[in-house]
Amino acid sequence: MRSPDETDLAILRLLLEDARRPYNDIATQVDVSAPTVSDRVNRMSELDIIERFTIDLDQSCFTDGVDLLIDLELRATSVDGLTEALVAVDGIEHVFTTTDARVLAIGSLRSERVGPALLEALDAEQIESYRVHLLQARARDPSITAGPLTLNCDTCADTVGEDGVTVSLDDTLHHFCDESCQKLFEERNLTAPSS
Amino acid sequence: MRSPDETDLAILRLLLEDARRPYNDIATQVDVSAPTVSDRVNRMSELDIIERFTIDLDQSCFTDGVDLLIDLELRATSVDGLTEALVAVDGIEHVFTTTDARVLAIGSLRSERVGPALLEALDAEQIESYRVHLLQARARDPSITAGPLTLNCDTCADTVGEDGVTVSLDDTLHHFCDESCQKLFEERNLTAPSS
DNA sequence: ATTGAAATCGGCCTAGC
DNA sequence: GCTAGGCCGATTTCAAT
Repeated sequence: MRSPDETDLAILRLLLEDARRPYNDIATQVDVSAPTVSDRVNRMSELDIIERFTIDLDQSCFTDGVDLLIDLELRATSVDGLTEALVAVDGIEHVFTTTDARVLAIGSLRSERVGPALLEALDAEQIESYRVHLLQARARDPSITAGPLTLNCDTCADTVGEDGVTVSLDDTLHHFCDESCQKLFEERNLTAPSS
Repeated sequence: MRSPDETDLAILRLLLEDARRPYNDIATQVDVSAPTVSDRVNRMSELDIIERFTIDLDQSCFTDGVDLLIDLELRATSVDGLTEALVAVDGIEHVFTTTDARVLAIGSLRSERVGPALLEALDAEQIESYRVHLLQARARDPSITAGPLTLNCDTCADTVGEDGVTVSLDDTLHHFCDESCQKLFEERNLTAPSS
């Protein structure tokens, strides 16, 4: 199977800017035909390089609160699922967890809601301390770096080389370093493999 | 002019999940006609509530580096434009600046590139200190909070009420608390107003 | 209802065996 | 020389307005 290439990167850049651009326009700019663009976009969707088509919103329209940065230090308990639990809190938009048990949450909340919000998602004894900062500015740029586009093994998260295995399970393509990683993945996911 | 309402919020939620969903599907779910959905989406685009149609990518495919959190403390110099300068650095995806002169940058870089990257965007004397943390997990959820959808004054950033002014300048709609804010905006933006 | 875009299908070409 | 996979052109289907 062909690996993603420069043409794919160019398509992604154009879609990032405007996902409604007609395939014909993209086709002209990257110098292939419209059906080819379609094929490649589909393939990248299956490969989960493209996670979804979506919209960027002006977040400032949706809050009566103020942008905050919550800086949490945790006791050395389990951190699994904590990132997800926090981001599910209404108003929290980003959560970053570091390897040294710090958690940063960014979102728009009224400040009196911060404490209750944290307790919604966490056990009180997990929290060593937290500090709240006011945000002055934020910027986001999901740009594509110059580097190569790689696929990552669904089991061990390493980069999959040319000799990797790609199989189709439950409607998305999964890729693995080798058969042993594939085996592991299939064992962990109880649904019977389709191939 | 009609203010955005619950129907608009419902449309946005659906588009967030899948911006390629046909207007017909959306129309059924929010109980209006497809042309109405079209009109509302267009209006929200003009109002810049919808900033753009785009794609979400699996960032892990685009880096040979590792996810880092760079925690910068600045000397109390001017912070203007600094957020933008940092986010323009290749590999940096998010930048958050707090009111107490801390700057958090998140991105994928090889660690030996962190120092040079910062010096690309900042003057050395602006940096008080910085620490680099390894990221273990990250999550994002650009969800729409239950609260009201508000428009913000392009001059003073306050919420624009029912009595606000909305005018069309250079292809997007701008809204203002009142005529004085509109005047200020027009003076600052040298292009002649179209109305 | 009209217009235009996207998915589809069949044939072609190329690369790898 | 044969096969598999990618690419393209024409057509059909479907969505947007």
